[in-house]
Amino acid sequence: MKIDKKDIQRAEIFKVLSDPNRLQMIRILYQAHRELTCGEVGEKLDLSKSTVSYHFKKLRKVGLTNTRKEAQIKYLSLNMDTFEKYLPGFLAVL
Amino acid sequence: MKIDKKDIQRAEIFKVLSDPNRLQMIRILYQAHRELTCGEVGEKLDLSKSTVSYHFKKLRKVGLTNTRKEAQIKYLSLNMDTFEKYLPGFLAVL
DNA sequence: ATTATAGTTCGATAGTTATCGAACTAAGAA
DNA sequence: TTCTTAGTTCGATAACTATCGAACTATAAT
Repeated sequence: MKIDKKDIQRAEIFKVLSDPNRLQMIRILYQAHRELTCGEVGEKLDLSKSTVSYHFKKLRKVGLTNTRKEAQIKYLSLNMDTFEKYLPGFLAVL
Repeated sequence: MKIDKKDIQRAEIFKVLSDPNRLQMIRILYQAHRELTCGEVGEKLDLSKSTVSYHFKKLRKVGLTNTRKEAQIKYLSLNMDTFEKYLPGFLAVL
């Protein structure tokens, strides 16, 4: 049996979720009930800003987050559609 | 903020799910509606038996599967409790 | 006792990941 | 123009991953 293309995409999402820091970022965004800047999230996690940027890029790349840029500030939020499609019910138990 | 212990466990599960072959194994087990042997699953995936054994060990280790051994044959099945706890609704959209 | 079947473990390898600080870019403030 | 703020990109590094074949263990069959 050949590997399903859909499974590759799914696996990509799981790979992004397979890091404790990224999971925490997601929880922070989920509980904030508003957009947050990279800096705000990074501050809470005790990671260098380059590392935070690295993680945010990964989240963005698989469509788990949305980005809105205003001047030099970047606002992050969860992309609910992706969670609903691939992981319905997940955020509720996070 | 320190990393949550629960997130580490969660991340472990996602790491195991972040491989297309393992996702396919899960789907095969889910759709079979019965226990399957390592050989049966391995056959469908065109992987060496050592590789299949490696993957099954990982699935077992994080509690995603159950194992029942009868003579030299090992029967695999999904551990629904784990899916329900960490990924409710996931199997339904798989 | 030999052979066959089902699965595990080992060693090697090639590829990927998370992390940091340093250097960079972009935009606004003084 | 110079300075500050927010974030990105670039090495470098240490750790981990998936894969295979070969050698192994355990059980059953001849």
